[in-house]
Amino acid sequence: MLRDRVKEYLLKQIQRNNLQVGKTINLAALARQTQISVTPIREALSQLEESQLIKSVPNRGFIVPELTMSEAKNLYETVSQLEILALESAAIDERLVGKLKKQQLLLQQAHSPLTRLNERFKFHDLLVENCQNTVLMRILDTLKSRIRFYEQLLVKDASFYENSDNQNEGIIRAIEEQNIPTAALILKMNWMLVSDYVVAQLQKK
Amino acid sequence: MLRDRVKEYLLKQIQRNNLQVGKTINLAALARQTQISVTPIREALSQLEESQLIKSVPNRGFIVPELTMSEAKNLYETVSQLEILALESAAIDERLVGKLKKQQLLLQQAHSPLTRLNERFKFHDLLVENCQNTVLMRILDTLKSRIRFYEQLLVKDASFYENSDNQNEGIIRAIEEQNIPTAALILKMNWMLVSDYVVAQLQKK
DNA sequence: TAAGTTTAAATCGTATACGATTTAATTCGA
DNA sequence: TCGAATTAAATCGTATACGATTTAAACTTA
Repeated sequence: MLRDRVKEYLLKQIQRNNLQVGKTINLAALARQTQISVTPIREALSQLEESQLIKSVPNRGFIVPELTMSEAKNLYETVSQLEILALESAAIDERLVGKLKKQQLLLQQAHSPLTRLNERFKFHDLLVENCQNTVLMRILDTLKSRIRFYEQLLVKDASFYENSDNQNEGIIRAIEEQNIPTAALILKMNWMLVSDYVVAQLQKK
Repeated sequence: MLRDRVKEYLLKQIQRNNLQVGKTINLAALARQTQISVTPIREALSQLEESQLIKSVPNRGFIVPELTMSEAKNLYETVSQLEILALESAAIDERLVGKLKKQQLLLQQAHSPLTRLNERFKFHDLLVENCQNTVLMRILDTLKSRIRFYEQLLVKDASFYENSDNQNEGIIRAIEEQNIPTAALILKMNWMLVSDYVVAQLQKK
C-alpha cells in the first residue's frame, strides 16, 4: 500500500536528518518527490501524527513539532524504562556481546555527528534485539524516532560521547558477565546522561 | 478537523464494545453514520492502525484485529510496567484516596460486565491521574484501548472481580499510607491476575 | 521608508470519480 | 444436489476536483 511506502520514506528522512524541526511538509512537493498522490501521503502523515513525530495544524498542514524541555524529559524517562524492561526480558544470546563490541567500535570510529548518532541508536537497538515483546518494541522504535530530532539538533559535542562510550563499555562488560541488573542500571544512567545533556542544551536556547 | 472527530467517535465505539473483533469496518456505512466523507475517515482509521487498534488488509479494508495470546501477554506486561512508572512518578494528592474509594464502590455496584469493566479502567486511570509525563500517558491510553477488546470479550466472570477488588482495596490502603512501593507491587499483581485470566480464557478457545 | 491594505498565488482539507479487487449472487454441468 | 464457473454488485485505494484558508506579492498611504 502506498501509505506504507510514504511512511517508510519519511521515517528514513528522519534518520537522515532531512526533516527539520519546525518545518512544514509541503504535500505537493512530497507528491512530486515520491510520485505518489496526496491521498496516501496524507494518510501516512496522519499516522506519523499519531506517533507524535508530526503534528497537524488546521489549514496549515503537517509540521515537524518544535522541541520542548518537558517533552524531552518525558521521552527520555519513558524510553529509559522501556528499554530496561526490554533488556531484562530479552534472551541473552552469546553472540550479542561480540555484536555489541563491534558496534561500539563503529560508534567510536564514526566521523560525523549524524553517523555517530545513528551508530549509537544501533547500539541501543542491539541491546534489546532479542526482546520478544512486539508491543514494547514498537513503542520503543517510535519514541526513539522522536528522540532523534532532539539529538540531531543538540548532541554534537564529541566530549559527550566519551562519557557515553564509557557507559556503553560498562554495559557490555555487565552483559558479558550475565549481570543484567548492573547492565540495566548503567543503561539507565546512560539515558539520564543524554537526557541531562539535551535538557542543558535546550536551556541554552 | 474531521479526522479527529472520526477518531474520537471510533474510540468511543471501542469503549462501548461496539467494534467486534474480526469485523471489517465498512467505509460507506461509517460515512453515512457520521455524515463525513471517506477521506477523513480513512485518515482516522490510518491513525488507529498506527495505534494497533485497527489493522488494514490490502483491498479488503480496515479490520478489528483478532485476539492472540502473545499480544495479550505483551500488552499486559507493558501496561503493567508503564502504569507502575506513572504511579511512581505521580504526585500523590490527598483527595486521590477519596476518589479511589468512591470509584471502587462504583466498580462493585456495577450491574453489567461492560459497566464493571469501564469502572475498572476508570479506577486505573485515577491511579495515574496526576502523572505529568504526557508521553507516557498517551501510550498508556492507547494500550488500554487495545486491552479493552480482550476484556470485553473474555472477562465476564464475577468471581474474577472479587480477587481484583481485593487487590484494588490493597492498592488504596497502600496509597493511603503513602506506601508507593507496596501500591506498585499490588498493582503489578493485579495486572498479572488479569493477564493470567485472559490468557487462560484464550486457551479455552 | 514602513506599515497597512488589496490582490494573486499557493496550499489545505474534504468530497467525489473511477479503475481494481473482493464479495455475493446466479448459472451451469456432472 | 453440489461444486465450479460466470456474472453482478459492493467495496477498496488512489487520483483528482474544488471551495476555503493561508501565504506571498503588489500597491497605497502617511
